[in-house]
Amino acid sequence: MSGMGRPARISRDDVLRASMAIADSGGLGAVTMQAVARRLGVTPMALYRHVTNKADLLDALVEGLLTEFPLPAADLPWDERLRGLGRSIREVARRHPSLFPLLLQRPAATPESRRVRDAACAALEEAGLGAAQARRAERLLSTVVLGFAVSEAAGRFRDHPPSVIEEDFGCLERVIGQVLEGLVRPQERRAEHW
Amino acid sequence: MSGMGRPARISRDDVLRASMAIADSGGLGAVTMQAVARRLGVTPMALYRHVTNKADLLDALVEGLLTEFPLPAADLPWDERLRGLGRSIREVARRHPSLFPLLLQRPAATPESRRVRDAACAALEEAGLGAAQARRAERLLSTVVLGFAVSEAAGRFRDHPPSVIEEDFGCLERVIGQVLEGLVRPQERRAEHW
DNA sequence: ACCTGAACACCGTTCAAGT
DNA sequence: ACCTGAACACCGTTCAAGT
Repeated sequence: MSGMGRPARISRDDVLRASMAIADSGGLGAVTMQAVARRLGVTPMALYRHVTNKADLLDALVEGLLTEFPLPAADLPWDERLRGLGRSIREVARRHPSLFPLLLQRPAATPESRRVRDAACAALEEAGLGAAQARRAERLLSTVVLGFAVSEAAGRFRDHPPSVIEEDFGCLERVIGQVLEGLVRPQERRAEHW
Repeated sequence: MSGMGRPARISRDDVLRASMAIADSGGLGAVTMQAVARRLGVTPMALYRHVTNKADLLDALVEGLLTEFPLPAADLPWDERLRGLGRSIREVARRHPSLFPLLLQRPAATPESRRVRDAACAALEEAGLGAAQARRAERLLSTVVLGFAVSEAAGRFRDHPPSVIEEDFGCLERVIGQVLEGLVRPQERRAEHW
């Protein structure tokens, strides 16, 4: 397809992996074109062949967070699938605490985020919600889970022992479970408000 | 108290106000020591007399967000006070969309954040929760409200018309109201899980 | 096609000097 | 006490040049 020229010494994937490692160990501020280049043994200008600029680099990094975990097995009951999704996302936040907060500041309409969103919507529809109801529930649910994971990863709860925060999350899971149950069972009068 | 020397041309408050205006109109990236100085008609080095460095400047700015709204009147019923708090915070997010996301990434233990937190805890205790229960409920509630406000301010919902997002928030308010009601009324069996 | 060298406009921050 | 000028080490990014 393409005339070959000189063989590439680094790939776009190398650039992304090096940037991710720097972000994880040194924080977002340490992700610098020069730092990434140094780690790859190359000059900063070489990066621009594989990445259009720094904003593009960060975009790719943040999007990649959403492909780091597998979607829950489709044969699990819907409530377990939702729980699994929430826990996976929380683990990603712990693994990449400096990048993760950016996830809450991006449009929820990229291909990668759609993949996760559709999995959640499918589970919610299987629970008995209509399509529009499911999409609304997914927006609120993802906001809650991302908000908690960002808070935790960024250290907003740093004054509390981990066991307390763990129990906070358990609490959140139970409350969400109850709310969804109430939505699904028709005999509960509250469902009509949605 | 202090030997007077030369009269000051700018104050710390001038620096903060100028920085806030720049952040609101040009985004976080536009907040630069040189940009702030230019707006004040002074050289960048003059700022360091009133602010220890740029991190300190941003800290002060973010903390200031929490003093921009009045706490709800103490004679209102507890549920209206919580609702008022949530709406005030959401308005702050709209006013300062580029600074607001930083709020979710900071320890919730500064004097300014304590002021808001204590108001929420007081309302929750008045609702009938014990002290520890109230603090946990406040952590979760603030996470949910901040998460929603950040999402909104940062444009995560930009693909949906404002009316849909408005109804999302109304939905959130109702669900929270129902959960708190369930917690408070002893005859509901769910309360024991908390 | 891929990488480098040199260059540019910008950062934050310091230090000694002026008033 | 407050501000400035000059300076330093660092940014992101471009462009022409090498292989």
